Amino acid sequence: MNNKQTATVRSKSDEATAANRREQILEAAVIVFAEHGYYRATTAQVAEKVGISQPYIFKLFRNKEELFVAALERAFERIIRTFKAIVAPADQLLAETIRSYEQLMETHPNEILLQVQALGIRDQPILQTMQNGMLAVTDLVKSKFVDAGIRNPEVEVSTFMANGMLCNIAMALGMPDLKPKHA
Amino acid sequence: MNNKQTATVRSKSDEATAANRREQILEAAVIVFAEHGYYRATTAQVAEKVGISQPYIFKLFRNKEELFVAALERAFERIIRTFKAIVAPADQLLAETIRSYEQLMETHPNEILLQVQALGIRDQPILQTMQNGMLAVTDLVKSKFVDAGIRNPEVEVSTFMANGMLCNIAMALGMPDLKPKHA
DNA sequence: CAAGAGAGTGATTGATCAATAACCTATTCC
DNA sequence: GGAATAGGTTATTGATCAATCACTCTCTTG
Repeated sequence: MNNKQTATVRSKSDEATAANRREQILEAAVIVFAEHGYYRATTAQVAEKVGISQPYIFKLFRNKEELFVAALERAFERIIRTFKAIVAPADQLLAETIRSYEQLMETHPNEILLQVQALGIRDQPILQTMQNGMLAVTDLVKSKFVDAGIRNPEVEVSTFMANGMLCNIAMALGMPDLKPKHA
Repeated sequence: MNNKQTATVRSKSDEATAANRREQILEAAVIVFAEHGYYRATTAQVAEKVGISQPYIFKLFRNKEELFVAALERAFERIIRTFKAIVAPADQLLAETIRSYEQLMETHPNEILLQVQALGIRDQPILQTMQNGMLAVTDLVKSKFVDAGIRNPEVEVSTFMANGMLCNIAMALGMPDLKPKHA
């Protein structure tokens, strides 16, 4: 058995397929863009992190902008997935949502920083991705709050988003004291 | 009288002194940096707005980074000045502070956008300026709340900052619906 | 085994920009 | 009148980078 390989055992996820390379590039892109921002990050830095040549990135992504958009979408997808997975009684839903987000910030800080980086970008496709992402998150949380029968869902969602943003900014600026204080 | 001038009457503020030029450049820099971000904005764009040559900027500012820092400091100074000027009874202080900030966002949107642009920048002097600015604003508002005898000043300030940030982001992303909803 | 597809690279290019160098022009004032 | 001084300009340079081009290498398969 397993006679296709001689020395190394190669699992599906480290086979050098275009699809796997795309994933690796995206993962590296999140880190590099989060660290340096869209305009200062270079495709060469992303390539180096993956261990491929810089031009190869352009075989899998049309251009730098598309790479950034794909990375940003990946970040929003994780947030959406995380919030969708929350199950909690009405009186604990808000606390549980906050806890989930705090955990996400610990496990995937670069995806959060990527969004902070994207806040200032005026490039239309990137701006559109940000708007779609923010709207999707807001709507999802709101529907969860509504379904749970929480009073004033609009206000609660807004407050949640505001505190989340302050949290993001506190992290981006390295100012832990700026983090939201709860009563 | 006024025999120093023949045709045009030149007031002190449009005399071509280095100090006046510095001010004009700073004003243009706020706009250009707010619109395009630190890395994408060019010194040539700033120069064009002022109506001077690009190299002349470097006679008045050591480099691009120093220009950005000066523009950012100017933005924070206005916020501080605005908040310092507020006088209101305890039961109206929060509402009045919010109103002041909303007005500032209307009169000087570019100074707010500049700060959003600065959120992602990792350059040490710029980051330091952001940290100092955010801390100064937070401390000032807190001392106002404390002096007015507001309960839970820490929490109130934090909530105010969070909503302010959400407001900034709503503007930056062109998403008016994202603006904070108050109960 | 030839032909093609898939994965990947090295070399280069064309733009873009911050920053410098060298120079210009008017005014002041000894 | 000549020498600072202040306020500017033109031309240039040296880096940096996204993106393209022209290849190579290695399977697979009819």
